[in-house]
Amino acid sequence: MAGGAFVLPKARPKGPPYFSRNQVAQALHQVAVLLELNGANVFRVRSYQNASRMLGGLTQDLGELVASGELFELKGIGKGLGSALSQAIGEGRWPDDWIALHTDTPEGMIEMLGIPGLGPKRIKIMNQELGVDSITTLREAAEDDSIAGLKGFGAKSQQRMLDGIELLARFRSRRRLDIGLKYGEAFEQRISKIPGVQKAQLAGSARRRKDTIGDLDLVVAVDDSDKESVSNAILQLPGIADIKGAGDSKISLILDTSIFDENFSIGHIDTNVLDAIGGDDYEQLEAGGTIDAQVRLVSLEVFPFTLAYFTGSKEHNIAMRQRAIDRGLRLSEFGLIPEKDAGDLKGMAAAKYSLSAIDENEIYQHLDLDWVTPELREDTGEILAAQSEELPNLIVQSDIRGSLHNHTTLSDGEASLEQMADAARKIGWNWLGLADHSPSLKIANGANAEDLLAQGELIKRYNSEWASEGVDFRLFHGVESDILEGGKLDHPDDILSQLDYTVASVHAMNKWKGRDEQTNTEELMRCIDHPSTTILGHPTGRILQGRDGYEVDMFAIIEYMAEYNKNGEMKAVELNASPYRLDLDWRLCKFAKTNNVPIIINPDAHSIRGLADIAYGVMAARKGWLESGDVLNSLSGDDLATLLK
DNA sequence: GCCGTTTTCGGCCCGACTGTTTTCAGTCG
Repeated sequence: MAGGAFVLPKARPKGPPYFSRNQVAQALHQVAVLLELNGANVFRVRSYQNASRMLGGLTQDLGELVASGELFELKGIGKGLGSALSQAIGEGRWPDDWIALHTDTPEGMIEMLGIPGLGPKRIKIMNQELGVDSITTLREAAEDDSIAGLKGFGAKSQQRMLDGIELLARFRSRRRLDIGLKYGEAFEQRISKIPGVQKAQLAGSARRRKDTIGDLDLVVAVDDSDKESVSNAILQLPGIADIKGAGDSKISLILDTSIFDENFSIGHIDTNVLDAIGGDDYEQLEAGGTIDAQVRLVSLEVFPFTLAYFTGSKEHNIAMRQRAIDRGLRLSEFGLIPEKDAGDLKGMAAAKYSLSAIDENEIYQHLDLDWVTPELREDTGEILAAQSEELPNLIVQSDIRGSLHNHTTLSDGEASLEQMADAARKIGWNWLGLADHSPSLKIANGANAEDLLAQGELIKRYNSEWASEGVDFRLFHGVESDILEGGKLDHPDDILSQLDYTVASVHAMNKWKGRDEQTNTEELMRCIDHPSTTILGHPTGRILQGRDGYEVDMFAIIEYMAEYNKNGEMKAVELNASPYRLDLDWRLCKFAKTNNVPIIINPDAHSIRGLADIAYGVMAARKGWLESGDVLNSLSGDDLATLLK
């Protein structure tokens, strides 16, 4: 939780419900972490984590669930959590022991969890024995050699903590998807070329296309006889900054930018946004920096099992394992082994009894499931869907026929209208929407009404030219209007009504981040009420690894937009495809879909190259269960024109 | 703290690696 303080969310002034879904999920997550640090039973901790995750993805109204008592029927909510949450949501008071955990646990102990190799147990011991309660006091204790003397600790772990503190200071723990994928693909290619390597494939959160990547997982198939030479060759590859560990089957590394053949550069984002998140510092961190990588060496027969296992997620794997157990099988990274054959054998020793599978598909078949595409493996309903042949037919990039939020030189874009249109045609799109910034956003050279309308005339001229030439391409004319005080838009109504559409976005982040969730949510609703508002742009304003978004109840916003759509007035939510944003979050896409709120994937391109960011938007959309029919991007120019009228 | 159609008590996914040990605990994924 970048930048977020570790405090219990404050109750809304009016209630019930006094807390939103997000706030409850956040509180449960924090209590789980604090319980861990206080030495609580690991299964108790897990039930808090499970409840947090389950409630965070819930689609029903939490206030109603509490009022009706249905809260207690949810899987993972029992007597204890049920009554704690009923009190919190119904009366606006968190349980006393949750409050005590927050007041009594030093903030520094939570930060210490970020140090690699250091977990809650040893943090607690150091706290009790040495009074260590922050990264600063930990460094002092390590430097005067008092940690090495503790029982169960030694000189090596003391040094590792010092290294870890150094690492934490220099680099962030996660990398954006685009950067992680670049590292991952470069690493995969280099390993594939090593003699003796039969297969090498990127797994982990990169393969699941999460918006940020913690570390890279590479699964490599190799004969036992080649294991040693391949392992040695991997350790000699360029781009390895450090070797954290190297066993028979697992190599743990830190990669840096020398893994790339060419100069490594990161994508572009608006200058005004970059300034707000630390400018040069952010760019340096992202363009330099390192990423952790784990390599697993296995035989070809075991490869599909290892690939599936390390593609994860943890929650998906747990559910898969449980499904195997229900069928008298034991699933691990080495195979799918009948319990009666496995006996006491563990790991590779039991692998020879495994059911065979030439690929992941056959593993899923053994468990009576359709193959689940990696993006969906988050245990958010995919196993149930795979069981009943109801997995979605996910959108692919070739379904995209255009996008609606793009900039030109009229505001802060680098390319002219003509250049943008030309580029869109070249990548095979049938239409392109231009939505330059509005006047209030001075730093982005927001265009005034006169220039905006002149742009509209130009677009009309080009459109009629293309139509007469029989070219299946057209431009749509919109604006990215800043959302002003009270949810107002940034142009008079008579200007906005002359456009094809309006993307309404928040840019005054400082103001919005200084306010509570309820105020922000209501202000966004007032903006959605405006008849000209067609699309809600980058709905939370987050910058991945840069800044959190402002607080807003997106579930409520989507439900509010759903009402308009039900009544025949189209209100769409943007999935901003910039890898800096990926906002709407993938977790909310399915919620928008089930509420029949259309989604538009927008690259927010500020240059020709920026259009290519659509790829990351499609990845996020797939992760969010979206099919081509759920997004406006798949419409023909004619159908979109009809819809916008 | 949650859960249950062989269960209201005794389980809760499973294995590798590291550093500390002389058989194991902590951490990670």
